[in-house]
Amino acid sequence: MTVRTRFAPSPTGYLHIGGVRTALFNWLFARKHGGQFLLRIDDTDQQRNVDEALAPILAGFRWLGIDWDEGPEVGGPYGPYYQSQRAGHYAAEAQRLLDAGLAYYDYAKPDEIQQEREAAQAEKRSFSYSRRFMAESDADRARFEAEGRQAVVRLKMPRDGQLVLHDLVRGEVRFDWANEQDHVIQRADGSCLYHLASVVDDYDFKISHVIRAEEHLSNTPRQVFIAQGLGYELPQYAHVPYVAEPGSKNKLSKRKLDKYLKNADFKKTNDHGQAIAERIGLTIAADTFNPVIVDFYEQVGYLPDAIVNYLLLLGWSLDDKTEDFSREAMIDAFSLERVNKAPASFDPAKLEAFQQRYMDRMDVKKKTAFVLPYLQKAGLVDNPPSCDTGPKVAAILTAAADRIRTGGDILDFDDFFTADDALAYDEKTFEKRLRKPEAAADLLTKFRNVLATTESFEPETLEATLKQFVEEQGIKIGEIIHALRVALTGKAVGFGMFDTLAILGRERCLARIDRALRIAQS
RNA sequence: GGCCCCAUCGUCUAGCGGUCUAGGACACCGGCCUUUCACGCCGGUAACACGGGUUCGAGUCCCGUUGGGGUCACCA
Repeated sequence: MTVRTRFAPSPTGYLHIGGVRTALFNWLFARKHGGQFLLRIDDTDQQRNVDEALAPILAGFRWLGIDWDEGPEVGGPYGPYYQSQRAGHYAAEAQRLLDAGLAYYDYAKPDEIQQEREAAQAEKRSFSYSRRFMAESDADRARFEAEGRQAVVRLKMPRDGQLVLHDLVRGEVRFDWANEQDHVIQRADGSCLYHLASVVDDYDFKISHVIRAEEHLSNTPRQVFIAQGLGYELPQYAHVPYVAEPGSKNKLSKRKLDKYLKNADFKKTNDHGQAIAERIGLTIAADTFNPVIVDFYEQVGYLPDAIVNYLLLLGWSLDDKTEDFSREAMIDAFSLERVNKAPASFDPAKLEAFQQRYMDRMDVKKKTAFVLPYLQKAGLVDNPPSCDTGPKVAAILTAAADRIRTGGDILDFDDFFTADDALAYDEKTFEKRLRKPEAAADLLTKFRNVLATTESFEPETLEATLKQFVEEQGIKIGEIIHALRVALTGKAVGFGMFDTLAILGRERCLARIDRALRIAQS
């Protein structure tokens, strides 16, 4: 049997990090077994701009390297893969259920059902519809319709017996049929609902394994009922845990941003991203640009491999030590048996740790290309860049090393790209390192003159030069170096001083020192 | 509330009856290194929810309690 899995996004306009994790498990399982992974679009809820709402989702999957064999944009032998285009087929299948006596026309009004439901709840018993508006004959139908009622189609669920489900991650799960509801599968206007559509599609698309989040576990019985009623062969089910909020077991939701922002790690990741977005002129509303949404990471400059590797470990593990997985390795190692049962909290801090690891492995050439667009979007370098930009960025990247953890972090070193007379100083640092220490200005002036005449301007010789200067002056290195840093970069922190000097070059160093000195003394 | 699921450090997890005075990773806290920051190195705090069984022996099996979660739509 060919393994075929699917992920079924509804076009909401963004790709949720928890959804991706579930999609990843589907993708891995299919790849592992040489099968197919497909995307099916759950748009039975007629929406206006499906294409527009779908684009970011497809883009997210592409960015992450989760490719689909069949579905939107790639087609496939069992299409269309949009539920909205398959309505007629669902209606036909609903009719088959009706014909088989497994579904019925129901003329109850919504509030009449609701009353029964509330009564059951008040009596602390499980709800079971009385079926008092069930039409069992044409005469019944005519009578109800004469009352001005409209019919929906409901499932006629068994009222006794048990369903024993063999779930690939949960094992044996039992449900009493009597607890299941007579769910509506078709509206009065003929349109069909999700559960029917989903089951029909899984069958039509020859899905062998339904791997989905555990919130679907409790609606599996009704889907099994539909599938069996229609004579379908059942897929294998695997209900994987959902991704939970940082520090809690609640399901991660994009609607509770305010709450997540109270989590220090989440806030840190978010603030970092927002700052970068602002600098590159990205204007996206907070509800679609935050760490719950995949696009956030792409914009901020995370690496897809880092995210996928992190997500892999949210609910799955190979053993007690392996954390690092290339795509090939994860495809090779993945199995449903090792998927955890309990929900896993999303931890932005750990994601960042993976990001840092993957970033460290990227060579300078790739990193330069990766980082360049951020400088361009921030208006710090031209587009296309001038020919000296590449080497300069590469030099900064090398010097900054692991200080640059996401693509956007290059902007922490914006001072290398601003004009000498436009350099902004961190006021507190300027005060503390340059204005306040009595000897600072004098030392800086002296060292400026040394720099003006030193023969070589390479990091190694500059280091020797400074060390010699320190010795001659009988001072500690800290007395000059902090003042020098704020004069050259405007900042309190940065990478090695000698790299800083060398990258800036003699001319710009002198110009910046002179300017800082002027300002300090004015 | 009914039904269902789940339960090891703050977090992700290893553990499938003895090798567990419970291992790893992230985070956190010390220290070292150091021109700042970061990295790195060394060290540390920190968990089997509780109660009964079963067994020579239980984190591991069973039952219960508690706690957490999911789901009960003419949403997907």
